[in-house]
Amino acid sequence: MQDYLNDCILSALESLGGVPADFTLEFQQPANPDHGDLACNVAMKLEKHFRKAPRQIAEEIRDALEAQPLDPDRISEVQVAGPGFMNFRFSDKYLLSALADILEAGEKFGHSGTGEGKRALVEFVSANPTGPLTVGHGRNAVLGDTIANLLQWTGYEVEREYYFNDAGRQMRVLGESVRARYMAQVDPTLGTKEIGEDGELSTVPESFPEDGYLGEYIDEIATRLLKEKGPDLSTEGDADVFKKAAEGSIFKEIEATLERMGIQMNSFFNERTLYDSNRVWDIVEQFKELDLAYEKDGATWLKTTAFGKEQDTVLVKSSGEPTYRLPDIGYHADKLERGFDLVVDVFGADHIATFPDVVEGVRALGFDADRIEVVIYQFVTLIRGGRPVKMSTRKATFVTLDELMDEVGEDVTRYFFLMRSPNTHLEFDLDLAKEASDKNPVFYLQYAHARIRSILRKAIEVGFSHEGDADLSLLQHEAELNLIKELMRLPESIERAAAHKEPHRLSTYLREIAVAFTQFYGKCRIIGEEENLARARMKLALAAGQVLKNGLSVLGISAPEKM
RNA sequence: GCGCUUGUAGCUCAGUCGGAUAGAGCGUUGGAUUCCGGUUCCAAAGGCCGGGGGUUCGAAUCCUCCCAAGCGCGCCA
Repeated sequence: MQDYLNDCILSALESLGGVPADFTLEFQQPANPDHGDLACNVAMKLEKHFRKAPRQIAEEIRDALEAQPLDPDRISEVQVAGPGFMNFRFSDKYLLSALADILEAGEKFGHSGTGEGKRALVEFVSANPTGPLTVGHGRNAVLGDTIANLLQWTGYEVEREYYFNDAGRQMRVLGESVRARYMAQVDPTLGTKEIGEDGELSTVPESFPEDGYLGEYIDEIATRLLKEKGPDLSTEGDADVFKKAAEGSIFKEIEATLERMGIQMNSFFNERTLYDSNRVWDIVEQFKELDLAYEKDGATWLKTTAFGKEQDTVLVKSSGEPTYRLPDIGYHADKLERGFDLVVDVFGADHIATFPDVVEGVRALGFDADRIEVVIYQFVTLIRGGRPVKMSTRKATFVTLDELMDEVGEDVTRYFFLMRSPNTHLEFDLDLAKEASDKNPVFYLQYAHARIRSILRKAIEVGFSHEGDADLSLLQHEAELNLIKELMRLPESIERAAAHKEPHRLSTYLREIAVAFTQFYGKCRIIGEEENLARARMKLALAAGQVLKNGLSVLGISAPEKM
């Protein structure tokens, strides 16, 4: 439709003396229904070009359009309004054909082709296997997975990847934590000590690292290890055996948690690969050749000042161990080398200042870093009884993602992470999440879908059917036409959410669908109406159910038949 | 101190590429209902869009300064 109007207006403008070469038309959906279905601000934009009042320009364009004239099967009315807007109203016929399109597309409705032929890699979660996924990881996981879904619906071929590092200091500490617990289980007479800050002291085995992991899961891993391998594991030297055991066990748990949320990764990328292939060291050499790296105090520094930072940063420590920046640059270079047109990273707010170094580093190596898009999300606060729930990873008082799902369910968990813009702080109200009423937005959407399905079942019981053709032109009620207008926006809504990497835009839209449907439901009946009208309305209800279901499936949320 | 993010109704938040009278849910108040699912619907009240300045036909939106909150600022990741 927009393309059609675009062409019409451009040719009308041609007859009025042409437009600047780089001029493009802008359309928008007016907030106020009195302003039609599509508005164009062309006249205001061209005020200077024509040196005329916008209203006058708009009127001239309208006259030229009416002389052509516009296809009455698409546009029923053109209006000049306000400071010079041109408002177009869709004809009923156009709306009905749009409805027919929705029904025909069925579960495919909402797909579009903007990403056709392109490949995208979405990297998310990427938590090192040091413990169970927490609520914070949950927001990351759900955002990443949903962004991947959105991209798929716009035609991209998408891969989901999890990046991890099992060789760093964190993992060493993890292994030592397990070993200490193991040793204490083998010989309970071993001494203990207290670690932590004042008021938050924990009693741990003597050999427990100062910054060790305090979670109960560590003890459980030690117990299992003792049971399976016996008490004679070597506790001397590095804690490799314990680290491996912990890693395997924790990864298994992480994958189970992800699966429970409906998330399936395509690949797990181990940071070690970048060392095995010597990649990271090659990059250091390249940076040196580019005069972007130098040696100082025994370390290798990256000239981040060249990227606009205040200070240079260390790339390789004097110990010879790289900082995370180096493998991260290598990893992103690797992603781009794999030929992806779009590389999406999902990061928590704590990365906000550091990812630009990585992007600029990759760019300096000659890659097209514009293909990298970083989604930063702010932290999550759980609210219970109107108060924030205290969480600390160190003290192991965090709430795990599994616990959250146990409490409120998988659908609610996903929806709550998706209902707000990623870059605002999220308040996750547990009491609201558990409530099965209209106060709970997920419930409202699912309920709307269940009710549609119920109405259709009931209508079939009384002898109606939505099979075969129906005379859609019987749909003339304002609530019916309005519902169709909302329904046909699904593809655009998905595209927009995908383009901005903001799934909440789709959540917001689906809520509008549910509202438009309940308005229709309140004003138009099916059972008890004349059969042809009932059939037409069943078609409309079917389409509304389809749109809700498709939209929910993009969000990874179920659309129940009954509740 | 520096960087990034945020500041919109009592609360939680939407607000498209800069568009017309700034929206929704909750809460509050008042209504409706011979109900295809009352787990519903309708309506009202409620706003200096953090504050000042600027850009322009037009600003919640862009620029600038100030104020406030969050996150970060390590040879941690």
